[in-house]
Amino acid sequence: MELSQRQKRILRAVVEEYIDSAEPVGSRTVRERAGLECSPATIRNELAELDREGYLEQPHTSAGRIPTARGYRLYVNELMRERELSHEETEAINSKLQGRMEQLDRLLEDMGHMATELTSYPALTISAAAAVTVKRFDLIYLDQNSFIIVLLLSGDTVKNKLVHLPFSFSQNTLQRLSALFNSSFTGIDEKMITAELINSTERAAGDTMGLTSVIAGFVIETLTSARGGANVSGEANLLKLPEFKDPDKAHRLINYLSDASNLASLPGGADFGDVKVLIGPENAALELRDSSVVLASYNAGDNMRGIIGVVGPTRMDYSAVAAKLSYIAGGLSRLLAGGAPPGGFGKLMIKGDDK
Amino acid sequence: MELSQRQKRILRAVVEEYIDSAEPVGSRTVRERAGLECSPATIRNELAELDREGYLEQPHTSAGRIPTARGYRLYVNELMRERELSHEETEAINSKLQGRMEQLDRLLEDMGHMATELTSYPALTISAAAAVTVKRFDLIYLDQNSFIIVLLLSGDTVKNKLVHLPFSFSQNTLQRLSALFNSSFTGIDEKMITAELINSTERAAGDTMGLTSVIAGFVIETLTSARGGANVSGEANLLKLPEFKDPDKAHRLINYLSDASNLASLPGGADFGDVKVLIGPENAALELRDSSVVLASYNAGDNMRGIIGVVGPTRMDYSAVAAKLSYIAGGLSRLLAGGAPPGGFGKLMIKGDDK
DNA sequence: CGTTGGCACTCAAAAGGAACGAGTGCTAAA
DNA sequence: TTTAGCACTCGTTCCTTTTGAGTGCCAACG
Repeated sequence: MELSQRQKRILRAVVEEYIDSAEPVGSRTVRERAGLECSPATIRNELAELDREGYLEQPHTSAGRIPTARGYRLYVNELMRERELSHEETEAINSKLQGRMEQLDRLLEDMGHMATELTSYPALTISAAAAVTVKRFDLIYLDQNSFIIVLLLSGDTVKNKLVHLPFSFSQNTLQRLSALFNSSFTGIDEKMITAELINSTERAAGDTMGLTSVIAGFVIETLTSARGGANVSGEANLLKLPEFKDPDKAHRLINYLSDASNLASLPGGADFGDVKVLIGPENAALELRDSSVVLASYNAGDNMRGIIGVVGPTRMDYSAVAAKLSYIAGGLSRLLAGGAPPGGFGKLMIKGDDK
Repeated sequence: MELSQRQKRILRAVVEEYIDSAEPVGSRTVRERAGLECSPATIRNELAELDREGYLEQPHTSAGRIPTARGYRLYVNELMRERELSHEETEAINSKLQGRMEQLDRLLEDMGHMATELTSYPALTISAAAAVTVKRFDLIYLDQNSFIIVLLLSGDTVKNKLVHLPFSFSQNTLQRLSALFNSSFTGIDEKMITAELINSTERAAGDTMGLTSVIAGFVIETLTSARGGANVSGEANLLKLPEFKDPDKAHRLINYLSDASNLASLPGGADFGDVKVLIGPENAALELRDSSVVLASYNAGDNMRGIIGVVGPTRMDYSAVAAKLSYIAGGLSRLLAGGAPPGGFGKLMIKGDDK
């Protein structure tokens, strides 16, 4: 059944009032908030109807109404007004993005903090690449027992490792290995590094000391771990919310969030624009069932796709949060896609990374 | 006034009982816990005495006694029994330390988690080097617009950065710069990199494009940021404790901890062995005034010195916590001092780092 | 003199209960 | 369809009472 215009206004009023106050809202309050001319009694009838339809519920008989997940969903899909960011907010975000030349994970951590600060909810960032490959391979000879491995990966991140060995080798050997790796280990993803490939490289290099497998091991480890990472910040903000006045409840959610591996399974896709909203029971994870998650995805170029989002109570100012995340994600996309950030770089264009 | 033997036994009983139960402890309980033969009335007299001397206090008339900071201090200094680690505990720590070839900050993060897991209190790690220098300098030419800077630092960590420039340069220029930096920027600490040094290098390289200052900027940034870092984990564990059932109190402390810069000011030194205990008001920071902090310091070779510690309520099992931290710090020292970890490495001795 | 049993006292926490009031549903009239 | 009126519900607040763990003190005892 389609809701009447008035019912929608009432639903909106209930949701918005509840977002502000965290208290069940009654007929009188709705009347004022929605600016309706009719009497509280009329509103009560409508509220009863919305209750019957599953958009609202009462914590107990004779309390005001609070929105159900279904109510929030309708609100988010149809009733929510687009929230404009204030000048201060866009400025804050821009200035953080400007002149950035940090490595990717630092940048994301910083953006997470930004999101926490703007929304006052815990923020999470996830970055993931479909497949990572090595673009360029170098071995730096230090002395007869040590060398540095330097990998340039697709996505233009650089990884390295210092290796000390208990036996010695010549600079020549290293150069030969470096060339071999450069030709056979570049451009392929980690699944294509097989035992045969390693063996044949070892034979070709005439390596009898196991150098090849040390290096190959690092390459595999790097490709595997470079594929994604999650990061959470601002968990303590939950404690300010009335819905988490029970320390146990807060503890469970914070614990869940602090295990980054949980977050990897957050769904992609988007509800509108590049933002996705998951309301209470719509979440797959039990621990999130009475919280909401708002996610925005950004584009990091070269197969890389990331998510930045916040977690909060179902009573959340969805429009404001969505607008802020969307703006941040947009900024990130522009910055990472290789172009200049909003304000433009100065004379130099540096896209650095030292991980 | 010196306490009698019996008073000490009673004080110990009160402290240990309170550590377990978090409830004020009464005369009857003390009698059992301390295994004393006398009657509760006698104990009450002694308790009153300890109260007068400032070792114990009552939350209100006619409740049991709880230890004051002074009481805990006496306990820690004189009464505490050395706690032996169980086989499982040492095993857990050893296996985490064994075969480690990660970069330093990962290793510390991991040890923080270990400490949290073993003590169930939030853990913090701080690493600091008196001075960091560059040991070796390399530029890897990629194409006419890009190159990678690779720095090997004292302490054997490697840092790198990928640089794209909007103008082109030759492989030759890079080689010349690489040699120049290798001779004039190695072995000096960041304060010695002056504008004159940069200018003279620029002239010597015949660099008119500003390459030198980009590279020098990275060196300075790296040396500055490599000097120290703090890390906190497991904050959520506080929420399980009865003393933090007030979300506000928990929030304040967690917030304090999450700002890493606060931690830098934690005092060094040690009470006994390599462990330092700060009880309640002994802490400088207001936010820590009714919590306790236990710190163990480890040696990371090459001017590097670090701290690993936990934060918890004043009612904390100091002996167990101190033993665990001390063991972890010992393991870290041995691992980082360049030797093999407790279990020994396998065939290879790899001390890696890819930061 | 240190120790002990006894006893009156204290006080936080738990349990009970009355009054309140915000908000409802329902009915009957406009 | 809307509205005023009214009885009813039920969580919240505030007050009182009860309970019980624990104390301090005293008088008696070895």
